[in-house]
Amino acid sequence: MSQELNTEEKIMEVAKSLFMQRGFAATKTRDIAEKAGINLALLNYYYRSKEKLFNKIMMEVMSVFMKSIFKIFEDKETTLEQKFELLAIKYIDRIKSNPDIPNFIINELRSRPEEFFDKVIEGRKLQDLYIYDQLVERMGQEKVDAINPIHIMMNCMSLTLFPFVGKPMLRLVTGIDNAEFNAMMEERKKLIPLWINMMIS
Amino acid sequence: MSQELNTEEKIMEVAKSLFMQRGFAATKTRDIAEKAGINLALLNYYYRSKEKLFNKIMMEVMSVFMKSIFKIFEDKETTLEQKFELLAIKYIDRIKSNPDIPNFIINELRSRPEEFFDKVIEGRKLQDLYIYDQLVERMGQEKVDAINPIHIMMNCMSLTLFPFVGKPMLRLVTGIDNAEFNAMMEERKKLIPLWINMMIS
DNA sequence: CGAAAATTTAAACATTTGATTAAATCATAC
DNA sequence: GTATGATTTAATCAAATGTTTAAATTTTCG
Repeated sequence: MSQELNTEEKIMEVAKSLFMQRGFAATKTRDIAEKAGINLALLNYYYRSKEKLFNKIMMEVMSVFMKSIFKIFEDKETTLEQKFELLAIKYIDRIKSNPDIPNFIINELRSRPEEFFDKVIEGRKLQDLYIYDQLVERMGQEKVDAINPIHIMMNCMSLTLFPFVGKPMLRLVTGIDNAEFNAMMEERKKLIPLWINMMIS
Repeated sequence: MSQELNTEEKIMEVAKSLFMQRGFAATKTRDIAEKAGINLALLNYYYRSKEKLFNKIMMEVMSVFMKSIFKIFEDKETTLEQKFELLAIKYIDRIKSNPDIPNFIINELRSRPEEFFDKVIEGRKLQDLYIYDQLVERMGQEKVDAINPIHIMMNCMSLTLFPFVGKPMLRLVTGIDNAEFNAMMEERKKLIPLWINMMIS
C-alpha cells in the first residue's frame, strides 16, 4: 500500500484487495482493520458498515470493468478484428495486474440482487452495441446456419478471462509456475484474435 | 432432496448443495441443519466439524470432476476430434444439471492448500496424458510457430466452462433467460468441437 | 421383553464478529 | 492559546456461529 493514502483511502484499498481475494463472507472487518493498520471502529466511522463498504467497492469495480468492455464493443470507428485485438491486449494486461477481478465479479454477482447491478450497465445490453450489428452483418449473410453473435462474444470473454479464473486449476493440472502462466497469457494476446477471426469467417 | 436418504446422507447432500452455491465461509452450520431438517448437533456427530465435512465434499467433487476429464484425455482409442466432441457433450450435460461445480472448484481451490488437492490427480499432469502427444503430433509438424498444446486444452475448458461460470454476468449484459441460456449451451455442444478443430488445423 | 448401542434432542459454551459508545487526541480557525 | 470540530482509540455490546454436553429417544439384538 502506498504511503500517500489517508485513513479513509487506506481502508478502501485494503478492503478492496481483501474482498476481491476472499469474497464478502470470508473477509472479516478485523482483517481489514489489521491489514490497514487502523482502529476497528474507523471502518464504521467512514463507511457505516461492512456491507455499505462492500457495495461501494463492488459497484466501482463492476462499473469500471463493464464500461471498458462496452467502450470497445460500441466503438463505430474500429473493425471487428481491431475490437478483438484490443480486447485481448487490454484485458490480459489489466487482469494480469489484478487477477482477482473476474472471479470477484462472477462470484459476488451470483449472491446479490440483480437490480443492484442494473445501475452499472444502465440498462444497456450487448445486443444494443455496435459490435452486435457488425457481427450480424459479417456472419448472417453467407450461411444459413448462422451462429448467434452472442456465442462469439461469449467466446471472446471465455478465452480471455477463463485462464485467469481457472488459474488455480490450471496450475494444479499442468504444474506451470507464475512466470510460465504469464508468458502464455502474453502469447494469447495474439492468439485469441486469430482464433476469433477464424470463427467469424 | 430424495426421501430415501438417512440422516448422514441427508446432511452430506444438503451441505454439498450449500457449499457449492455459497462457498465455505458463507455457509453456516445452522443453514445446513435447517435445510436438512436435522438437529444442529448431528452435523458434528456424523462429520466431526464443518471443515472436515467440507473437505470430504471438496475432495469428492474435485476427484469426480478431474477423473472424468482425464479419462477422456488419456483415451488411446479416440481421435482428437472425438475427444473434443465427447468433452463438450459430456461436460455441458453434466454441468447443466449441477451448474455450481466449476465455480466451486475454482473458488475453493484458490483458498486452500495445494498439497491437499494433489491427492485428487495423484501427481499426474496434463502433459502426461495421451491427448498431449496427439496435439504435439498434429500441431508441431507443419508450422514453425507451433502453438503450445496447453493453449488448446485451455481453450477447450474455457469455451465449455466459462459460460457457466460467467452466467450471472452474461445474463446481466444480454438479458437472456434460463431457457435461452440452456438452448445456447445445447448449440455449443456442436460448435465447440468445430471451433477447436479449426484451431488445430 | 430388556439391555446395550446408536441416534436424536435441547441447552449451553466459548469464540468470533459487526457494530457502538464515550472518552482521548489531533487539527484548524479565530 | 484556546475553542471547535474532526479523527482516533480502547472498551464494550449484542448477535452469530461452531462445537460440546448430557439427557432423552429410538433401534438393534440376545
